[in-house]
Amino acid sequence: MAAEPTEPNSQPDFPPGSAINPAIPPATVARLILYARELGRLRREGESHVSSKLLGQLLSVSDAVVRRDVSHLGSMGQRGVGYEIVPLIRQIRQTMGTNLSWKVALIGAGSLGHALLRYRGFDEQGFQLVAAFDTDPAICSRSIGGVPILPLDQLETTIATEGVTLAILAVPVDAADAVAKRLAASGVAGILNFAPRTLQKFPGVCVVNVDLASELQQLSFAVVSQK
Amino acid sequence: MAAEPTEPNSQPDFPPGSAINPAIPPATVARLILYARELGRLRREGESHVSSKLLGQLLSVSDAVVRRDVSHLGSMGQRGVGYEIVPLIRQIRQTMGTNLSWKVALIGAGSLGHALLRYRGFDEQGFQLVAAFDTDPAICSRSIGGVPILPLDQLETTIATEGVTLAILAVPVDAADAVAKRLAASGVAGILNFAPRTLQKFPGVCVVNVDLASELQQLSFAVVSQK
DNA sequence: TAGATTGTTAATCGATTAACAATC
DNA sequence: TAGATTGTTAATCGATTAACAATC
Repeated sequence: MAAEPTEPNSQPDFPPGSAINPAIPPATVARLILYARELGRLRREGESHVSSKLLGQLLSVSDAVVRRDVSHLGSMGQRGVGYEIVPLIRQIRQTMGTNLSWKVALIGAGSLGHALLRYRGFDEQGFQLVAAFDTDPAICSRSIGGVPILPLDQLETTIATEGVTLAILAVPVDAADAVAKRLAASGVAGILNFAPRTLQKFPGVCVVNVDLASELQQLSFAVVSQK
Repeated sequence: MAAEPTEPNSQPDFPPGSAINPAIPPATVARLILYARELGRLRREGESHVSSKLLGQLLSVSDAVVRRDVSHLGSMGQRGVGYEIVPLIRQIRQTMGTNLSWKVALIGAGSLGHALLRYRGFDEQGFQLVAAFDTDPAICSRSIGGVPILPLDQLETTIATEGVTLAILAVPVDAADAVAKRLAASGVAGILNFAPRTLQKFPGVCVVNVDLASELQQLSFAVVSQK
């Protein structure tokens, strides 16, 4: 089994990942992540407080939705004043688990894998890409974005020794299920799946799917249905 | 204004994009796209029919959800038999607008842009990448995945002459809003936005957002909340 | 006919909206 | 105090589930 993610900035007041309300609705989770993104921008612009009204405008949701969403984190605001940005970001990150430092492996260093290795956005959120894997010997033992590319043979041993807890799956669709099985057996707790296939389910392994072609289809539907 | 997408396989029985039920719920739309993906696989495996039960199992949803979703397309099944795969795929594609041939431009040919230019999944769904744009002269006038990379100056003229209707936005976050504005002014009907920012709204322009860092945060939340 | 499976209804569940008392 | 804004309640809206008559 792989190691637990470590906690760099100690937050003793709440057990990690458990919010006040034990079950946060999925729609709220998705929005909280976006609130944190916008709050980071406001903070960089020098703001210290924000109202539910303004935060809602930034994401095209109502102020009532923002308040309802944030209330899942406890009582974070001050009547008449709004929310203090820094504590709110911290509380969202703690609830999402992004206050932890996650070690991530990428499997499949094709063109999408290359792009993900160079993507700076993961690191900024506490996700540390520690290794990439590929079956093609021609690209192995190189390094991209500071991440070594290793032969797929070394998947299990590297996951164990590095303490990898999350995996990004960017292999061809026909290899996806077999690699997912090996990841599950290696004790990885979550898989971000870019292969356009519903993966087999493994107990204790969370999966989030990103299907680029599906997203473009969502867009074409939005266009044809708006008339 | 850019041209309308053309219709290669004429489907005279329904006006394009308009289903029997005028308003299909967003959750249903997302699933219909995934049904089509799995149906394509079943067809390639030689199947001619599928039941709501089997199709549901392939996507981890109940048979009742499948029937309810599909019923938005009209009466597609046969009691005691199930759904005929080929007509069901065709009807889903028509409803999603993917029976049309969409011309797509990519803006931002960095590492993510490169990967998207090489990605074969768009073409398979009727999305035709006709041009890419970048501000960096070093990579312009090259071609990647058969798609020419042009200087950003030529954005408006190329959209007009090629009849581009959709855009994939893969520029750095600080350039996103300015480029989106130019796309909207050029008559593009939809933007698939990879920049981690909520874009300004433009009338008549649909936006679908894909934020890779957010997806990874969704995953870490799923892991910490499953206990 | 008997078995299978759809299409749809009614009941349940969950999320959003509107409103407002509480309070900074 | 007066104005602003939260946190929460009740009402509305929408989606899912369970069940089953219709029918192939």
